[in-house]
Amino acid sequence: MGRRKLKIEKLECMKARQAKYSKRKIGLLKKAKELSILCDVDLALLMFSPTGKPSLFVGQNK
Amino acid sequence: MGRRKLKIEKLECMKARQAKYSKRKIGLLKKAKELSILCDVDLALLMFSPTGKPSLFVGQNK
DNA sequence: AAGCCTATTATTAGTAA
DNA sequence: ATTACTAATAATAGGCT
Repeated sequence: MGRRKLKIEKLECMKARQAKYSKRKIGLLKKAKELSILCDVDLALLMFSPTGKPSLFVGQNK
Repeated sequence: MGRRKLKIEKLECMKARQAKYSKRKIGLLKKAKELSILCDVDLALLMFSPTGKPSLFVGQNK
């Protein structure tokens, strides 16, 4: 999706990696949350930004 | 996306939860893999199906 | 580095097998 | 539970700020 098709391979420019991460992280966290709610399942997602900052989502289903 | 907009709330029918999970799990795992490759980041995703079957993705970045 | 825009591609809701 | 179809919504690439 987007103006052009993007090849899934490591972005060589560090600035580009950081910018891409900040955009896609939002989408991934949203999708994880939606799945855990819709299907009422346990789910954990942990990731680190290119600069090492962590993001965590844990679906809280009992 | 899809024929109609779906409200993000727990699906009451167990069969529907299982069917929805089997579809969205694929998309979520794909997105997680793409992010880890594009941005060369460490990432872990663990989830359990409505019947308890686990799925795991770990981005192998050094 | 985070946020708006929008053309374009990607995901998926509903359905059937 | 998984696969295929496909109309329709959602995510996002590239650009600008």
